[in-house]
Amino acid sequence: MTEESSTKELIREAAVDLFAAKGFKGASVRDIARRVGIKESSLYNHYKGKAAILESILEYQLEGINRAMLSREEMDAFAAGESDPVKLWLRGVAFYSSRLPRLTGKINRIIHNEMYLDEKCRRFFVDHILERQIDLTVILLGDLVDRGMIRECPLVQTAERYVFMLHGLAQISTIYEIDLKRDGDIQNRIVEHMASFIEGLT
Amino acid sequence: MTEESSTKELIREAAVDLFAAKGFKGASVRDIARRVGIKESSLYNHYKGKAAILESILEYQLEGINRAMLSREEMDAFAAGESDPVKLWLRGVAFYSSRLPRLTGKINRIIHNEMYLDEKCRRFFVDHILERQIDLTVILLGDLVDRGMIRECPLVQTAERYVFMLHGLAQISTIYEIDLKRDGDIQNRIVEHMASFIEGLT
DNA sequence: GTCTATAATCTGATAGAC
DNA sequence: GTCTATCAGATTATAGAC
Repeated sequence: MTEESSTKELIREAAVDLFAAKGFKGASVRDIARRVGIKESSLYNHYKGKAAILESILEYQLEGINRAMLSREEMDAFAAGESDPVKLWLRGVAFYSSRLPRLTGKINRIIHNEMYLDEKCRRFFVDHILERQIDLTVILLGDLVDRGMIRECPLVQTAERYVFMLHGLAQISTIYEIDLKRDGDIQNRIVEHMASFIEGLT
Repeated sequence: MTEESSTKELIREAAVDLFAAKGFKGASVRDIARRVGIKESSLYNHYKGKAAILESILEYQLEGINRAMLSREEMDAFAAGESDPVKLWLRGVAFYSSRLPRLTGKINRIIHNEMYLDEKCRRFFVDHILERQIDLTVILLGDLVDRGMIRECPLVQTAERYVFMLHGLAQISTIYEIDLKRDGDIQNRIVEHMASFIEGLT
């Protein structure tokens, strides 16, 4: 249940690496098979074709996100002992992030990469990343308002602005990850941006 | 000077369309040549290869951005007759946008698309889009503060948040452009977000 | 500057033996 | 489920006639 490590699993993992690094078009079935240590023809015993591997990756990602999602009870329990909205927010984000599978970041990069070219990736991005994050943020901000921890504000617009900000930060984070240079303290900057965003709502 | 329409120009224009629609890898030299109405081999009389076409597109984009840029004098003249920071901001954005070449949006999409795969596109995005927009926004916000039109705030952090927000909005704008469905009033939403962002700084 | 012809390579995918 | 062998087509790019 934790980590199968079957050939099918290994293929998917290799494909995640290669799709993220070279793009869906740029990574060939040969590349993927070579990395797994099998021949191309063997790969077709596990997946119908190249497109099917990408679909499998998307399904895997959806499961991972769904499993990491905090339940209503968990969220309430989380909020119980904390009176500082900024600390509460940051702790919540850190906890959620820690529950995401290892490959989540790389797969998000693939989705982001193919979003404009592949309809399934585009759908996934809109439905399971963008809108879901906005919906969740609306709920969380609403809770903070109800608890009197931040002032009233237009929830949807504020949530959109927050999610877009995070999205931009994630993007440059990925870019600095690729080039390594001038990475500086990008992770700290993300946290600072999140903190000052919530701070600005108090 | 205005629009050459030479074969070289036509090739670049066709390439912009195809790279934006199918990606750099997905659009073949054959595709580009066919759209122009010449044979592939003829294309190599104008560009050294496929990569050279993309480079030419980036150079074209850089020129367009540089030409559209408002000078210090233009910015001051713009600010002279307006006392409402929101109106001033929106008018400035609209004016700058109106000076951008026709292909700018499509080329930005290409850059965004290849950003993670191609180093030149990644460099262009960081240097000429992201950092430039942030630098400009810092200046503009600083001006507004100096004029007493908005309150003091951490300029860089605020500018980053603004640029990232716009970036996210541009992204979903592109997505809705592709799928057409549920486009709604995305352009209005962008303007609303810009307005409420500046409004929140007063 | 355009064309025809062609090279050399890579692509995703299949057939069939073991 | 793995392998060898192979296919049919697309890819970028070049050579050389006009």
